[in-house]
Amino acid sequence: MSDNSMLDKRYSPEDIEKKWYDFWIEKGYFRAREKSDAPSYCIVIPPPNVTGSLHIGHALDITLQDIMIRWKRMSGFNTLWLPGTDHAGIATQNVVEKHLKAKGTDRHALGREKFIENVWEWKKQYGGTIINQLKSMGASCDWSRERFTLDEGLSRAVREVFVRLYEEGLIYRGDYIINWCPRCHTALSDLEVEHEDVQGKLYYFKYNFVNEEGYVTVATTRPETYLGDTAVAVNPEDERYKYLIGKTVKLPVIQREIPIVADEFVDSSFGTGAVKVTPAHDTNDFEIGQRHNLPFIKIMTGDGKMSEEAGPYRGQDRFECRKNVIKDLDELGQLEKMDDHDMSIGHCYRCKTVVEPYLSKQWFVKIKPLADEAIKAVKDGRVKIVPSGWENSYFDWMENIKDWCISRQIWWGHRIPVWYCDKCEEIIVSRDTPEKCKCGSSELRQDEDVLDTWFSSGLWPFSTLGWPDNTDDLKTFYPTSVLITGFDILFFWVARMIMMGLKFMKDEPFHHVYIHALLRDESGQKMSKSKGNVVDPLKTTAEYGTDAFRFTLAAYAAQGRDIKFSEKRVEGYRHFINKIWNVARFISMNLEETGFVAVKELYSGESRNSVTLANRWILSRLSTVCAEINSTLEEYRFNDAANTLYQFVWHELCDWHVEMIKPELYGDDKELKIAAISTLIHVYEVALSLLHPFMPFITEEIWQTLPVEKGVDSLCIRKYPVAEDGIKDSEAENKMNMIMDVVSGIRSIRGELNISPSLELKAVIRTLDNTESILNENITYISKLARTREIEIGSDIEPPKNAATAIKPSMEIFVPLKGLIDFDAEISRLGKELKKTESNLSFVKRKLHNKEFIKKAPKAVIEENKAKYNEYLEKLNAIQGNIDKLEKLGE
RNA sequence: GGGCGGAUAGCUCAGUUGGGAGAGCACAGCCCUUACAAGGCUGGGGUCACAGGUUCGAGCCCUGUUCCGCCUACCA
Repeated sequence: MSDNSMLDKRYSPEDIEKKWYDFWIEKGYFRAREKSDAPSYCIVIPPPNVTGSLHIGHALDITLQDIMIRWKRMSGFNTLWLPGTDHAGIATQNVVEKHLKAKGTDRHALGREKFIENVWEWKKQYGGTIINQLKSMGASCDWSRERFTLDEGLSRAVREVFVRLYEEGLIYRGDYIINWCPRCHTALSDLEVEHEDVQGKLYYFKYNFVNEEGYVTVATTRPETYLGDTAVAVNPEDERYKYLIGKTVKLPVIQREIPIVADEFVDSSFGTGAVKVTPAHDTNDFEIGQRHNLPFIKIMTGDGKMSEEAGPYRGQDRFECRKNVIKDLDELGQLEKMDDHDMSIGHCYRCKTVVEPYLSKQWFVKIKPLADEAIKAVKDGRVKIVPSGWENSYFDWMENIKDWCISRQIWWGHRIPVWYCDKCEEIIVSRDTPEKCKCGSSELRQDEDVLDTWFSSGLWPFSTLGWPDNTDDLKTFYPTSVLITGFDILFFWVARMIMMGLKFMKDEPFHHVYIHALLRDESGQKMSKSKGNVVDPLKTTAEYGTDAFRFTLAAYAAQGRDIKFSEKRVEGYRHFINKIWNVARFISMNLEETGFVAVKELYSGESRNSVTLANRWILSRLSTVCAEINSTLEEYRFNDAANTLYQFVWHELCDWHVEMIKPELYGDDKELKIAAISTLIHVYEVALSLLHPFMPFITEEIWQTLPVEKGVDSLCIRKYPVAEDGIKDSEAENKMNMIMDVVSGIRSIRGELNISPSLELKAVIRTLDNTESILNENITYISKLARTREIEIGSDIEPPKNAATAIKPSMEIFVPLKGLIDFDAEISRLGKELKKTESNLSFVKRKLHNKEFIKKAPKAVIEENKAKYNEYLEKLNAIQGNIDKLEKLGE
């Protein structure tokens, strides 16, 4: 047979991927229907940052979501995968600011309006990047519904939510200590602070009493804050310090006099048991300050420099000031000592600057009432988190949640819908921009701040569907089906969506949350640009093809914590892609003049006789695989699904089935030929369909060339295969297992005794029970796969004298090797086998002799062991017999 | 401080109701057998981290220990 396939020898993804993606889009196959009789299936995409570009984490997210969406679409659901991007307030503003800096200007020079125009420009220019990259991954999103968190519609949702929460008293404004990033010049929520453990120092300062001898020693990790101290606190129960309460001490250098107060918060066992209190620069001190009516002195400005209140240190950077304070107090003899001290320091999650606890006026969401509902929803199973281990973290965080600081002192984002009247101090919170105050004044100032980015993304599952209007989309697709994301944004985003969805839709935003692992580099390190260990998905797909990359990610997606990503594995799955490709070539080479029929016809009437064992077997296996893929996907076991398909296609379909039908294809029996090729095409077509959600491009490319009755013009809308009744054929599977035993037995002898593959062997098989006829019926398979020229089969056959042997449960296989055999090699080979069998036997024997086992183990297990015992025993005897014979011959 | 996860073949990892452990890669041997050398066949390789316990039986369940990783927290 010549290489007359119309397909190239190797699969090259480049042009093919774009071709089919454009085709799907043009046909509108990814578009959801607003109304449909079909059940809905909806996923909202975790919106990537609009200025971002695709990293490997997105790639995993996208792949898993696309697998689910394509699977459900093929399974007949009205599917919606809703795409979009996030304005990503601080992140985007930082990017644009960096850009401005390079141009020698900054946002303050531009002014607010101009700056925002600049960001929109930036968005226009780069916002499409990530979207195009998602498309290149094959994402089957409904692009007609693409949204952006700063869209008009979504902005309306944001204002609606803000106003409603305010009206219910769940949003308030006040002066509190918040996390402040001196570089980004904004407040951060607790979540936006990353803690890092460092080896720091604990400094002990002596504060002298006023008007009497003596001092009290306080300890601090941030010496510069002493400039803002307005008290020293001790625990009221602390016997050592009772006498101090009510006394006054004087701060070194700046000479401020401050009282010593009693507060139960103080832990007597830590440090000296006396605490310096800096109400404007520490969360706890803030509360102590409130309880004792202490002054709040802000010694720092928003950019991390010392303020006017810092006396001689004013204008100094906070860390420079720290050094100077230590030096000065040491010189004055007020530094008693310094100890090493382990502590954790908070950094801004966007720019990594050390954050400062900072007193300022901010907006907050009173979160407890929302959190309570969100806890209930998970507890009673309305929202199911997969894997369920994450529920603990979720509850832990939710139960200890603190009010959410939602105002940010940046410009890019949803501006807070609050206006202040300069005349009468009225505060107006409104959905629309008000023109006048109640007092008649039109001099209204809108709040300068914008909302936390996560405030708008928290509304994503319903704001994107048209809320606050009661749209068809909302009715059809809310609650959505599943949310797929990494655990890094479980609190940031997932928890807040659950709270907001329950609050405003009175219904959970999604039934399932599937949390996948995070991708790390080969050595387990977090991927980061600064480490230079980032795997660029675009480079990977360019080199190996998108399908291979997607399949790798799916195969990696076991339900663990992290994934060590290795390009080698992608390479391995590219081989798999190529294997699949070559089946297509094989088919096209064999199809020529034979033609083919639908498999259903083969199974009906007389044609059934043309269905040989190999064909019945693969159809049976296929039906099992169909069932498995559907059930593993239902349970989000992507890796199991991927492995099952890999195993089936490569090792069952290619290694066994294709090899077995070759004699049928190359023979003269036309009926057999048609049956073989028809079955192969059928199985292959179904396999491609099963694989399509994982590797959409190559499967579509090949599927289009298959000459089967299709009914539809794209694989992406073909019905997803399910296990059909009546195809499962355990008789065929049992027979096939025997054939496989014979073949692998002979191959094993050949391999281990180093007999050339080109040498055709003679085999003698002594059978048990009914196996004789089964083997005889299928003798062509054996001779083809084991490369034998002559096979003798019988139940009462006399074993040849000098032969290599393989013992299987229902037969003994002999390969006479007159003139070829290396007796020692065969004896040692059998010796190994003997040893293995001996240890197996003694294990089972011990079990069966154990009275407790017989008494307590389930019957089925006992029977199983008894059967094994017999099997091992027979095998042992057979092997021993053969060894004896060979030894005799060798003498 | 609290919580969670991991420790299984040389490497990366599966192992879903407890019944003597699997894959991929790597390695070794033989083969360009007419879909595929990005391939085929064969093979070697594991006290399932350690110590106890429950059980007739433990990689799996319980307790403790060690090492790694992550999340979380207001001990100045």
